[in-house]
Amino acid sequence: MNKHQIAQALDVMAAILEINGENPFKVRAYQNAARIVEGLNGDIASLIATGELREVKGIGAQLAKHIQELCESGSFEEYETLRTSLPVGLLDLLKIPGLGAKKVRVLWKKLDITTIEALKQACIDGHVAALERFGERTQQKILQGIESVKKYEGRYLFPKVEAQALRLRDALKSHSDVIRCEIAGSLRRRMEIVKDIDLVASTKHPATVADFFASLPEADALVGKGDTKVTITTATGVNADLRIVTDEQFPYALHHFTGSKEHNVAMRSRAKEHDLKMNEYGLFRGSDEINIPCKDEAEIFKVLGLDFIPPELRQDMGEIEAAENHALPKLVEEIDLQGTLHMHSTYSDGRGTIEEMALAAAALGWSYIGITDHSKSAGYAGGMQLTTIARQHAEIDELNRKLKGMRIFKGVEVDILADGSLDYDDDTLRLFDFVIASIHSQFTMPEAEMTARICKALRHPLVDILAHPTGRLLLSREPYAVNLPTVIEAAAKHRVAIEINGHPQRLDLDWRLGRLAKEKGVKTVLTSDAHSPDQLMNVRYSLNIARKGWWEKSDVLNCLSADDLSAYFAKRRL
DNA sequence: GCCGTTTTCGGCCCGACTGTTTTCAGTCG
Repeated sequence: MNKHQIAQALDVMAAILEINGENPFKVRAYQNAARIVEGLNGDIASLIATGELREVKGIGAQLAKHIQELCESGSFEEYETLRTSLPVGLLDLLKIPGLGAKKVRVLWKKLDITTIEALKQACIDGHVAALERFGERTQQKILQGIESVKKYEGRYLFPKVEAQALRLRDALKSHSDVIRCEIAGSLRRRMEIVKDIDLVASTKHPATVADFFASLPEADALVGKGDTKVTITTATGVNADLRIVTDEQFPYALHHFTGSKEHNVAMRSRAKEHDLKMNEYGLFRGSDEINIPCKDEAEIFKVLGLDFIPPELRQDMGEIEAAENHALPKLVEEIDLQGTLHMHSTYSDGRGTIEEMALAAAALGWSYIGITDHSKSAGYAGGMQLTTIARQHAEIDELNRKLKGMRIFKGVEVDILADGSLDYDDDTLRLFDFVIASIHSQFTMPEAEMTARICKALRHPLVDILAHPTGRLLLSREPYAVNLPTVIEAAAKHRVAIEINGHPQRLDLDWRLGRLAKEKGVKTVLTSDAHSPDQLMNVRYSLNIARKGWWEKSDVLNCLSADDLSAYFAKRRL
């Protein structure tokens, strides 16, 4: 089993234990382990072999043993026993909002319900409402929950939700009773996929603000409303939570609702070590709970002896330790970007001419672009034949003479063929200023074969950048099987940069691999993979992921000036 | 199941909201 599969098994294990009414801390230990395994750098098998896995905080003797067995044989005894004791489909019930382990167990034991379909029928027949501690309202809520699970699956790409969240935030900010209002939650942490919108507002008139939020035209339905929390379903189907606090409480609430949950748990443990209690309303000392006043998040961190941790890094993946040691990275910023590479024009499957792409980039304040149309085998995308390349380069030369303050690099996105060779011969590749290599066919190879295929391409002396290294399309296509640590190792050895593709469905390289790549000395490029001028903005999403991956300005090729980048490419050809 | 400079047992983050029941369990983040 690979890391992802092991993490999934541990999560399933946690769910089973929960339904069986096990010790909640044991459940958490498994959930925690799943998250840790998912975020491990390096090859899991070798981490087990060297005993390093056992050294990781949160992985004790028992879990290390289970993980080893999962890795080697795909299962472990306790897991098999428990899993087979539970009906298939029961765990799906946990996906329904409002249903947790306890209720699922009751439904199973009392009504023998083991699938979502059966649950739906039981609700319609009124059996669920008859159960102790369930009632009519719960039954209705379950039915609604089933519909929403089916309709939306409850996960959304970042851009779709971000736009909605900004509208809600701006509406709240425009209200005269709102003092401060910010987007919190996974959106603020710039996660690639988000489940809902979290907003925090401060005011002296909570009831007024709550009513205002619930009555916004964006609010399709009111899910819940209390003194300090309002939940609406927006027209796009995304739920939005508003938390209302006093202005004194705002920094603590903003931090709390920004999360991540794991970061918060770690922060509160740290507060406890300092004899403090931390919650969304403050940071309290002593038995009489005297609040330590903080005017913003930075002061909260300071009280706990930490540097300010940017929201993107709040994943409990080493940021607290780094903040303590003043070792946080100075994250790359939008203003650092001088240009971008990887985009398509009408010479392959892009909808904009090269000039239109260049002018759009100039409007964004950039001083260069790299045009990278597809290579000849990419028939699906109008890949360039040799005669086309000559025409394209003549046009770029002409534009470079004509356009002031904008340089166009001649690039190509060359297909990595099934055997790891490239789709143009070396003489053709040398016609370009730089070469991006990527996979667009034959996705279903075994992992070892795919990894070897990509590593062979990385060894090619004319390859400068590897694009979308896993080929994933978020919420629609799984990544192809590839051993990324091995690919990163090879990229480091051959000094090939790895792109962070800013297409909202790709965001590939994943931020979870960022630190590993960076530590190995691999550079990255923040790209849009734009197929039209307006898509150049996608670089913003690439930047989000770069920041989440701890990348700094000096790690990012398109933070170089046009001249320095030109020199960088030229030097690689020597 | 994990962890530990008050250490090998006894903790493990904390609070709001909902629905049900009438004092609180369950869920969620």
